[in-house]
Amino acid sequence: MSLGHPAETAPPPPYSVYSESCPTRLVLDRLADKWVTLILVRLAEGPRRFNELRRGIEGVSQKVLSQTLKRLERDGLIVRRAFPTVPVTVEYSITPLGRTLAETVQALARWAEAHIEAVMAAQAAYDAQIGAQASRATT
Amino acid sequence: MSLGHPAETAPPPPYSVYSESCPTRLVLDRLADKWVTLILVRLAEGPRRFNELRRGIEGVSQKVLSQTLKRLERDGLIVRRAFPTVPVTVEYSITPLGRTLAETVQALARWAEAHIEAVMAAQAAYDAQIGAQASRATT
DNA sequence: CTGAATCCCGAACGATACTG
DNA sequence: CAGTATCGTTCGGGATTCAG
Repeated sequence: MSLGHPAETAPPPPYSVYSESCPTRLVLDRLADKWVTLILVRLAEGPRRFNELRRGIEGVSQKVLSQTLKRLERDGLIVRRAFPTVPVTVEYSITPLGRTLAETVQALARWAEAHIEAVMAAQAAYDAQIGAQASRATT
Repeated sequence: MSLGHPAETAPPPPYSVYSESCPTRLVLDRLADKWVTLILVRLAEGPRRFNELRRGIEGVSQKVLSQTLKRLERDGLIVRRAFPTVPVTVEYSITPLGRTLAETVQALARWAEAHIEAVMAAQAAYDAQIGAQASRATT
């Protein structure tokens, strides 16, 4: 029992997002993308076609949407299915893994919508304070 | 009753992260930052000094950390306190508002640490598939 | 319709040096 | 210790064009 087959119950790897070399950093960096959150939440609602997504997410360019979808597919978070119609039809849908993440990022979007006013108020107060300091400095 | 004072019970503003012009986009964009998540979670653990944060978050440069902290302070998510010691001591701490967000982003970090292996497996499978397609194309 | 490829610019970042 | 300032560089991302 002391040596040999080390697989089975390997010690839980000490993944930490605070280690620069930790692969979890890659995941966080992936999520640190303007569009990933929006795409995941959209696809969590149901399958979408390319231009359907594009229209539903204002401001995203075709290039960036394409790139982002490809990365998400590579990460196993979404699935791409092409139908040999004319013209070709492509449908994106979320995977079970992606769905678990979508629920988390959805909370982020909800937080943003819920606390936006508090944030904007804080910004206004901060800017006013800075403005006061600036004029005091020039006086 | 038909016209006049429209204030009181204004219709709930239809904030949506999917509208390009919606201010919630700004918040999402702010969160879409490699370091914001890490900083917020760190400060949720307790107050930290500047270089303490810097050391605790591998890979962040002093410049970027400074910028990010300033933005977070402006958003009302963290508070900066300077003590007139020699040399000067600065302490950053999280606000109640920031704490509500920290709990959400903490879920993200936990997701990353929990599902990193599934993601890496998906990436490997995807890359193998692409490699197969590539060699098939050249054949 | 769904992308891939190209060009191009501004924002962001790292490194360094300097200040209080 | 806790930043700010400047510089040089990289890189993401928008607009456009081409292809299956």
